[in-house]
Amino acid sequence: MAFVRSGSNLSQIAALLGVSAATVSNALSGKGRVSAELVDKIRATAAEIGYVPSLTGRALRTGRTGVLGLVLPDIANPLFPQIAQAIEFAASSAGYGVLIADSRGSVAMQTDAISRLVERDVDGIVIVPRRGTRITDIGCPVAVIDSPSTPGNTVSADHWQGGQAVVEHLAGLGHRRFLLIGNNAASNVQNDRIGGMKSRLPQGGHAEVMWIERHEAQFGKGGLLGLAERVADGFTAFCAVSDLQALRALTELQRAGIAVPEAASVTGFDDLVWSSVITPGLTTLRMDMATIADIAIKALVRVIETDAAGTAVAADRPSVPMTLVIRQTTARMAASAGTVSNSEPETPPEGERR
Amino acid sequence: MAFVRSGSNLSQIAALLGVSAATVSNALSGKGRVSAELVDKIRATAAEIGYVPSLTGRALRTGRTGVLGLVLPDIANPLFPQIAQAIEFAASSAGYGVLIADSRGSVAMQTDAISRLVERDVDGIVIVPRRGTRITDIGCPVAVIDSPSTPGNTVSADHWQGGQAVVEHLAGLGHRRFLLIGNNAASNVQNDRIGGMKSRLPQGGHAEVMWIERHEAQFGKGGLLGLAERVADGFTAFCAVSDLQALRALTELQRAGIAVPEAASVTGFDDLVWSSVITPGLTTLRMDMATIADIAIKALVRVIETDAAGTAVAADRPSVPMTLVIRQTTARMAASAGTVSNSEPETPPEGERR
DNA sequence: TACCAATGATTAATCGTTTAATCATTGGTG
DNA sequence: CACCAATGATTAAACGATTAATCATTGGTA
Repeated sequence: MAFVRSGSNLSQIAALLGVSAATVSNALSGKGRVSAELVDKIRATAAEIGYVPSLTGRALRTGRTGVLGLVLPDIANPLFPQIAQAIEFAASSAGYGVLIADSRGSVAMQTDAISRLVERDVDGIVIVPRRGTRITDIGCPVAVIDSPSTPGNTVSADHWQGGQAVVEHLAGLGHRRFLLIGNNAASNVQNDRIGGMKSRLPQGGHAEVMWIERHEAQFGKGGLLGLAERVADGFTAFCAVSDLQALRALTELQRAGIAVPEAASVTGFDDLVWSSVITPGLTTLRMDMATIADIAIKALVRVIETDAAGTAVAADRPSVPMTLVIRQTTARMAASAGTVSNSEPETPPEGERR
Repeated sequence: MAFVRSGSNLSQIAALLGVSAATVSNALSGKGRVSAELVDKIRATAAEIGYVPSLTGRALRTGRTGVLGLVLPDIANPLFPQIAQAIEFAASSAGYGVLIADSRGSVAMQTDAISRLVERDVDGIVIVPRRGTRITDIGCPVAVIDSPSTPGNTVSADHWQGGQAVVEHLAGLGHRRFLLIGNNAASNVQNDRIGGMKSRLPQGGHAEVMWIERHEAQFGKGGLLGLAERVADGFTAFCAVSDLQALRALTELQRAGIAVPEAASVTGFDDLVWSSVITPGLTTLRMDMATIADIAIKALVRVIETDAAGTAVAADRPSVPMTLVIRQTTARMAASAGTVSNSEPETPPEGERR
């Protein structure tokens, strides 16, 4: 239980056994030529005095710090915990530490954050880019987690497929009029999700997209989204690109006295922490962050450890499917709902985008 | 914009100017005796070739890595983003990097996480301990962010005062019967919050505590908390120790057709990201994480830079007040509500605990 | 003139590890 | 017997910065 940095080093072990430090190093790393018995003795004494190699010393010599940087668009993002946890786990399993850097939303700070990491000699960087930004060459290996449709993306969830799964689920429950709720139209992730949803509209289905930032720019921040009126218009399915927006929709509907899921269904994305504890429980899509992180880290480590000069990191599997988590906010459409006057079949289902 | 580690070092600058590396080091750090003009020249060339000191080299020599560790009870905690962001900002302002370590909830992993950090030679650690655990001496300076009532706490929000503010606010609105909703009774933070609430009950006020984990152990996870029945019992104020529980309460009440805030008021804690976007907006308490992080980092850095051997880090100001954010889930009690039969004044307000 | 202090710079050791180059010993082979 | 290869270990040079100790020069003072 003694965490204390024992101050022990190679030469100490060497002195104890009357051998050279180089031999100790070789023995422990299994690299040079050391007799089996000596290796055993060295291992034993190392364990005995609680030797822990100095990563700093090693870093200076090898030029590798064993540390990866993690840059997030905005740490305040509620998805951040999932990502950070998964990355930290994958990284430390691979023997790397994780240095965080917050870019606080702004592009300038993202640049700043990256250079802070590089100055600290990280061996590589995992970056979840700010929407709309493109990662330029930064002189060290970079794995990008964004969306499959982003150029330069290393690995990410299959947001498009997730969108498809949502609409398929709802269409199967009889829904025909969908309000797709996004936040910002510049986000690759959000566009993929919405694109996927649109691509699976059922026969005679109709979808409309509402971008919250655009809405708020017009009507002010934090107000109502006017969803009750949409229900009156015949919309029965409200599909948000994130659980945050889904929650906003759900509470707004509840407050307006519209029963969920009886009168309207609501879905989100990401399975954020609260989604399972609210009433009714939110139907949402979960990404397999553990797998994504694993792929990202593996790809990054491969590039690092093969000294590949180029900074483009590619993974064998660039996208990981999302899984639908069905809870209580989605249900078969009530016989009465949705069959309002204007049930025109004028909107053809959109074609597949890929 | 060139992030590339230029490979430049002290000797390179030295060679360029025909001086010794030591002089360059002295000039840049302002430590030895170097003539003003030479300092200028050295600074100029350093800037010109884009010299960035190798933190690794420096670390090896000085024994200080310039990196702090951040240990969180469970990264998945929705409060984590706020904490991490604030700590990262404060640390990087002080010239330190932040290495994260997730303890994934378990005590064993918390120990593990700490030793991983120590092995990486962090100069100090900021730890938000798992509830119920006590941080033992770990051989490097540690700042603990927990609650003022925790022994060994360095700095934290004044949860007790936050609790007081909640109840004062609600009492001012006429509420008398409070249901205090906690999650786990072993948490210092939660106990402080609840203690503060109890300490400010108005004349004739009544408070009851409900621990969710206990409730779920009995009735199963994820079910209803039976809040509608509590409303029938005359409770009008539902005060959760976290926005997560408040959200759970709010949606459960809404779903049961109980109007918030007309028929019941709900409050949370922490001002989590969704609290401002839900309908109605959640009244909650915000902690000033920026200040808390600043104090924690300053205290930690002071210990580190004075080489104080002892690992007990004390701050000048151990607790930071929380601020009440009033939104729409709290309102003056309806004339009809709460005046049910059993309005006995039998419960005396609890005394101050400190 | 001789001595001293202040100034400005250099030397060299050090932090702990890795690793190429070297050396010594041994047994085997032509 | 001489030569070679294999084996097991050592030496010494890095990596890049910091810093105590040292040295050289200058100007001032007794």
